[in-house]
Amino acid sequence: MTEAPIILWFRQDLRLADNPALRLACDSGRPVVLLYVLADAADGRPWGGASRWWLELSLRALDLSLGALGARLVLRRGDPVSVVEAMAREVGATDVVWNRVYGGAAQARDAALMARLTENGVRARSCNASLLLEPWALRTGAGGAYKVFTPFWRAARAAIGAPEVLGAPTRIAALERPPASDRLEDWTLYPAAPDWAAGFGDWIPGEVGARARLDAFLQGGFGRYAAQRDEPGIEASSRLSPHLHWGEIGPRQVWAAAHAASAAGLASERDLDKLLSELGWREFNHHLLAERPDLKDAAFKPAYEAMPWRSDPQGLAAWRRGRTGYPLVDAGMRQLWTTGWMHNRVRLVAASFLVKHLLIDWREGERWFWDTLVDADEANNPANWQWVAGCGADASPFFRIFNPVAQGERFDPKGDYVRRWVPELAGLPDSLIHQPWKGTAAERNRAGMEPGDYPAPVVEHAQARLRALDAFKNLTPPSTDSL
DNA sequence: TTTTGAGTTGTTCGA
DNA sequence: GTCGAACAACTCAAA
Repeated sequence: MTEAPIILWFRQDLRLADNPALRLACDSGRPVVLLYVLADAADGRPWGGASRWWLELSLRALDLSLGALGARLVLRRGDPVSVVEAMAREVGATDVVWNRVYGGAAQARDAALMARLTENGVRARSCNASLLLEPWALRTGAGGAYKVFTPFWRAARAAIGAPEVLGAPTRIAALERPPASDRLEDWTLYPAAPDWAAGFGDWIPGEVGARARLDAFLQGGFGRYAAQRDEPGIEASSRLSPHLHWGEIGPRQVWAAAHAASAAGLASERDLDKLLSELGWREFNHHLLAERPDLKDAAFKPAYEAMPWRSDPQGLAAWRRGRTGYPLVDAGMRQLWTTGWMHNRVRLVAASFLVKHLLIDWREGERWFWDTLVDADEANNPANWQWVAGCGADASPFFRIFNPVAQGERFDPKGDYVRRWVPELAGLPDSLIHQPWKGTAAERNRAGMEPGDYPAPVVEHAQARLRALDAFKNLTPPSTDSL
């Protein structure tokens, strides 16, 4: 007769280190059933294509790490509440533990599961593995949620202190006869034909890859982070976003490692502050999502719902395919399509272009990013789109319209980034790389370009800018006290 | 309750 | 070429 097992329900916490729910399960001394549930479409927002690709590889990596400890992952598919409940019954578990997912539908679902398990006499507990603070932990003096980043982050830094980091378990007691598992291949998360993920190869999904990525960053880009993280042609950003999203590494680990690296002289105080504030934006976005579970659907500032967005299928298609005629925008959109990721600075320019130059609803862009980004996140993606569109919390003023040429010349001065992702422009001189339409036929010819290689701009910048200013200005009702 | 200072990432124009 | 101001008002957070 074996002891009753405890179920660990893996979610967006696909790691062994600093995993409080896993630690709870292992410390119980009882056999652990390690469960992952692929939710069906009825449960919240279905994963996008790039996310599914990542998930398959991350689950493989997790299973491998667990295997080294003599355990294995059990895969099931369906409505998570029913699946977890059924599993508890199947193995006779008296305990279920998990790390919380902080999303729109997830919280209600967790509450439902907890109630159901409790009814069945099963003890259910959840932990926080993915955020430095609970998203509802901080309140303003008036008791509301923060809507401006700076005061939020000031309060957050004071509350965070020095977060504790848990080590990985050294052993996991397995059940003698673990429950049956789905075969990962049968989930067909990975694209078969065509394999559009062929260019995703730089990523190493999983905890080992996440740790390697963090270490490489701390040794390399960290010391240039504040100065150069805005330059897409240079490797100075951390590229941790997908690893953090899937919980292959947690923010507490990044926090601690960054402080240690900074103390060891690998980066300045400024670099450290900048990196921490990026973690801060991640916290802030989750704080906003907790406040507005419908963040991906509804403008944070309701006045923006009156915006007369244009219907422009051709413009949208050109944007998605990276054929707007603006090299920096196109380079970004192609990097996204090819690698599942886009540099942060270029995301701003590309998103601004869709919303301001094309006047297309930010939700269209949010959906495209959701499908194509390996770091597509329920909090970060909509919050950042809303910020760019002007309808978000603490958003940029509407008259701040990025000039894709000026941004290119400022942040990609030598055109390295554009040349990498828009190779048909590679032969152009630096002076034309961000505005190829200014080149003469002879110059294009000298650059090895054929007519039609690269499209003319879909909109003219100055005109589009004025159109956007006009449209956004009309959103704010005219003041009533003027004669 | 009222007041006050401030607010991630920009662009353009004119001196 | 460089610099400062204008761009529009509004809302937030704390005193």
